Amino acid sequence: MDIRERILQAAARVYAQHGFRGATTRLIAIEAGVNEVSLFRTFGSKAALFEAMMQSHSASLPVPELPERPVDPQAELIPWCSLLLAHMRQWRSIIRKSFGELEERPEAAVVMCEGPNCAALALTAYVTRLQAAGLADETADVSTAVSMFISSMFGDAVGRDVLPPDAFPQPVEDAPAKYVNVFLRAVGALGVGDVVPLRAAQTADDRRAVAQ
Amino acid sequence: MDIRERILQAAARVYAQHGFRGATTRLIAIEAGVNEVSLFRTFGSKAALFEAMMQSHSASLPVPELPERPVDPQAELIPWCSLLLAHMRQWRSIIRKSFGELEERPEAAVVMCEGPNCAALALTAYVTRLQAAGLADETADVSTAVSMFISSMFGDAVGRDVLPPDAFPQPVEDAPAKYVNVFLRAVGALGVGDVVPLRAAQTADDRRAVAQ
DNA sequence: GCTGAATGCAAGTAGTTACTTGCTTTCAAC
DNA sequence: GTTGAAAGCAAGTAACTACTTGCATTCAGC
Repeated sequence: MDIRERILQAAARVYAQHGFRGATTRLIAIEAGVNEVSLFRTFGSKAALFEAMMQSHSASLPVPELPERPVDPQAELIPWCSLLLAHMRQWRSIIRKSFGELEERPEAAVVMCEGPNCAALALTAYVTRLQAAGLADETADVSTAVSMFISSMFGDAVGRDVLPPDAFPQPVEDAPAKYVNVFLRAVGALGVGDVVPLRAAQTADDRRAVAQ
Repeated sequence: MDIRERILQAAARVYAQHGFRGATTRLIAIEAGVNEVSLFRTFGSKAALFEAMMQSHSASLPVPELPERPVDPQAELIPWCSLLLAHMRQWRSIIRKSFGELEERPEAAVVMCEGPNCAALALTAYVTRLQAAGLADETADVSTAVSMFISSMFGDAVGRDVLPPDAFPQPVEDAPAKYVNVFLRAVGALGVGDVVPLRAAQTADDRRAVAQ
């Protein structure tokens, strides 16, 4: 790995831990295992380094896909939700810092929104397909329900490891299933009185993300 | 207002704008209109000042109340939701900063959670009363629905002014009604196919909070 | 009018920060 | 073996940080 990439990755790690002001060029250089001077020779300034870091990280957004022809909403959404949560949890530290510094460095907003926004579009389209197939209520406020669902995923991913446990009554492993079930009820895709089995869909990624 | 209170309020304003590291004692002193030395004479150190600030702000949590005997869930929840949003928006800047710095200064977590946690308890109890009165589905996952609702309020209050507008498809004035309606559907308090009129409940506080 | 506590002011300390300069080392390409 | 670009290293700069010291000013209570 070349020096530029090493510095970029080190910067991301240090930034996630300390934020912009706390991520000193000295710390980043040590973390990257390079000389501090090399950092300035490569990027010119700390601000330029962070701009490059944000751009390089916006490339990676592998949001999971939802089936074109929905059959079993629960079975299809729960794993999707698990993956989404795991994906968001990967970036939770960076997201928290960037969010707090959005007023000073607004360029982080686009990077931060890409993932959730993408997920929201996919989910909205999916529910529209559910409606077309007669599997969801046509009168439901899909846009609002999706927005609330994404907010909840965001909140869980970003808050669970730093907030007191009573802020998230659902245990991690049950959370995706519970979130999905509530969402499906909200869009009328789960009849009132339906048996709502708890399908825990915890992936290996999930466990790893939580454990770290 | 005595000097102690003036410094505390100035510290809160500067902290909301710049975060802990960015809130220099010099800036706080200027904002408070006092000498920097007086700051150290009053609080001893910057850390002690911020501890005092957090404690003094935890006192103010006037979460609105919900009726003991529910009659019209929509009519009762929408204004409650408006107030909750307005209350959270008041602290959005401070919340954003504290959230990003939770790993370094976890004592902010309790202060930050008190409001939402309190609201969650009130809402849960209210829905339980709805269920008892036959106004909500007994099989609904109330705890998860409430948790998702509070997350959504949190996300709206803290994100709307710094995220791109497409992150929040509902205009501010319609948001409380839409959120409440989706929530009520999720707990089976709004029959499928019910006419769901949009009751905008924008208070004066609300408008002021958004405008600022 | 005097005292004493609260506050302001000017100056200074020691540490940290981003960033620079000048020089040496490494090492692959020719 | 020589060259040249990339990297390391030691040292330094100027600005800023939290925090201190010593002294002058204000002003309410006696």
